Amino acid sequence: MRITYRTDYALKTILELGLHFGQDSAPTIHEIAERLDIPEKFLEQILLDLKRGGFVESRRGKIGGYFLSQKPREITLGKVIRFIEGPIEPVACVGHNYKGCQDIRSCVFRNIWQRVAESTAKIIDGITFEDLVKQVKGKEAVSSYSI
Amino acid sequence: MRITYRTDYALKTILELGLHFGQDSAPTIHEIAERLDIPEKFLEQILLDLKRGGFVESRRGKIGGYFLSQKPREITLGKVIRFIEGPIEPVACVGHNYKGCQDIRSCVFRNIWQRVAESTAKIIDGITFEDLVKQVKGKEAVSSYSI
DNA sequence: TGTATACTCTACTATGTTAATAGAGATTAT
DNA sequence: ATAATCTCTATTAACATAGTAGAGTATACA
Ligand code: FES
Ligand code: FES
Repeated sequence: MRITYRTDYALKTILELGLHFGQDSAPTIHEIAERLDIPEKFLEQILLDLKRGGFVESRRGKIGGYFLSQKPREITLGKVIRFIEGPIEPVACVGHNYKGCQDIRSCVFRNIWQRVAESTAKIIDGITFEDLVKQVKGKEAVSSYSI
Repeated sequence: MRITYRTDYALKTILELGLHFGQDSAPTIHEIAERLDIPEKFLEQILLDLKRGGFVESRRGKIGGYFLSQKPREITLGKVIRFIEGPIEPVACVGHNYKGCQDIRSCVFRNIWQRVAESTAKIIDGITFEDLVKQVKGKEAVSSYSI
C-alpha cells in the first residue's frame, strides 16, 4: 500500500508552488529540485505531467519557471494523488484484466475494498493545498521552514 | 494503491479454509487451486508463507492438506493483509531507506498518511473471517456458492 | 516395507514498474 | 545573438511481481 516517489515528489512540488502562490515569482525546475532534494530530470517529467493534468503552468525562457494554475484552495490532495497514482481502491480487481474472481457479483471482498477506498477518499479529498500552505507557514514562523 | 495477487489469493484461500473449519476435511493445494483458479505452484508458496505466519497448519502424506490453525473468528483481514503485504501506511517514507523528507518532524504529509492508515486499519481490523464465512454461507443458500 | 500422495524447500525466470538519466529541441528576455 | 529555461522522447538499471521447475520429505495404507 505504498505511494510512489513520483507521487511523493508531485505533492511536495505542488505544496512548494503553493507557498509562492500570489507572488509572481515562478520557481524554476532547478530551484525546486534543489529545495526539495528531488533529482532534477525526474522532477522535469513530473512537472510536465502536472502541467498536462492542469495543475501547473509554465513560462519558458530567461525568467521562466512554474506556478500553480489553480488556487491552492481548489487543489485537493485527492486530485493530485489520483492523477499521478491512479485509482485509490486497494484492489487487484480494479486492474485492467483481472481474472481473480470467477463471479465478481458474489465476491465478499469487493465491498470491503470499496469501504476502504471511501474512507481514504474522505480524507484526501477533504484536504486542500491551502490547508497545507497554512500549516507550513505556521511552522515557518517558529523554525526555518522545511517541507 | 493496489494489493498484489499474492494477497488476493491469500485472503481467498483463508476464506476457503474457513468454509471447511470444524469439519475435519483438509483440502489439498490441488483442490484449493482448482476451486479458486489459482496457479497451483504459486498457491503452494503462499500456503507455506501462511503457515509460517501461523494462520494455517498442514498434514502431509496420503490424506494431507491444509486447515486453519486459528478459529475464523480470530483471524482478521488486517492480520493477513499486513503479514503478506506489509504495512498499510500509504507512504514512501515507511520504506527502508526513504530519503524524501529532509526533516521528517516538520513534514505536513506524514500526519495525513497516518490518518489514512488508521481509517483503513479500522475497517480491515474489524472484519474477521467468521464474518466472511457467514456471508458466503448466506449466499450459498441461494445460488451455487462462489468466492 | 514399498509406493502413491501430498506437503516442503530453493532456485529460477519472464514481465512489468519505478526511478532515474541523457540529450536534442523549442521559447523567450535581454 | 545568446543564455537561460522549459519540452519532449528514448533509454536504462534496479527491483518487484507472478509464476514455473524440480528435487526432497513425511505419511497412510496395502
Ligand atoms: S476481489 Fe475484487 S471482485 Fe473479488
Ligand atoms: S512524506 Fe513521510 S515524512 Fe514526509
